[in-house]
Amino acid sequence: MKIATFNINGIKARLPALLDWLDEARPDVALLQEIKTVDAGFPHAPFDERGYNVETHGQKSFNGVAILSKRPLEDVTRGLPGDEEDDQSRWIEATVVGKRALRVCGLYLPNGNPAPGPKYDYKLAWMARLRDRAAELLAAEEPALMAGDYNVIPQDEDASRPAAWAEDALALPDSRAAFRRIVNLGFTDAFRMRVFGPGHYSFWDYQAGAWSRDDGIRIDHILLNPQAADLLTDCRIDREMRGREKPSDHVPVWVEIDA
DNA sequence: ATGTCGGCATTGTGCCGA
Repeated sequence: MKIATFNINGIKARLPALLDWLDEARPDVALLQEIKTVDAGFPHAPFDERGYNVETHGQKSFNGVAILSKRPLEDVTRGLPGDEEDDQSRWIEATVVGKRALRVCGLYLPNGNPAPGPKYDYKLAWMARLRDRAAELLAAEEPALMAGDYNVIPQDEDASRPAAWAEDALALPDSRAAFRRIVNLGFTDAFRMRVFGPGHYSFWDYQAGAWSRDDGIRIDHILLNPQAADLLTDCRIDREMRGREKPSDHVPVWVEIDA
């Protein structure tokens, strides 16, 4: 089963590029971030035609996450637990019924800039809630993954120019520590199970010719609990998507899971 | 070199968020 994460930066602007990618990459499940629309504004027909079930958790203008799945989705829940006051749409999860059940969580972690400040406080608080949910997914001892735009550069090797990000909310020590605390519960960064070393990115800014200079960062991650990690057979980044017409600033990252 | 997008409120363009 092929499961991908893709921050599309607006479903309306990205529909042609997204459909082309779906037709070529043919993921069984696609976890989308930054759909930037309310649920009613998310198109269904083009996905129905391709055999995808659609579940969304949108909001007006900003954020918003969705799951596309060729297999049935069960027990869909929306919103990261732990704060009734949080009205930002950044989390959706569902159980995908395949050879065996797999719990998939799609997330759009807060950017956190400028740091320090209230946005950075919100990022760290959100990550603490994410850790709590991650601990529950471990305790369940069933295959589960959390995939999305984490807005965290885990290590210097995950940035083309690490010094340029040193003071940024994506790379500050507290951000990295919060990410590590989640991984250290017992999760596996799927990409780093397959590929080592620098030069592998999932985001290139629209500004300053970042793509043409390959000035990228790796911030889109797929974390696997042990039961899912045992089933991992592949993980890759669809880098070439960044060079297409009207691209997102992120590219898809995907895993192949024997489930 | 504060350099580009997407969405929104709004009809020409500036703001926000990234």
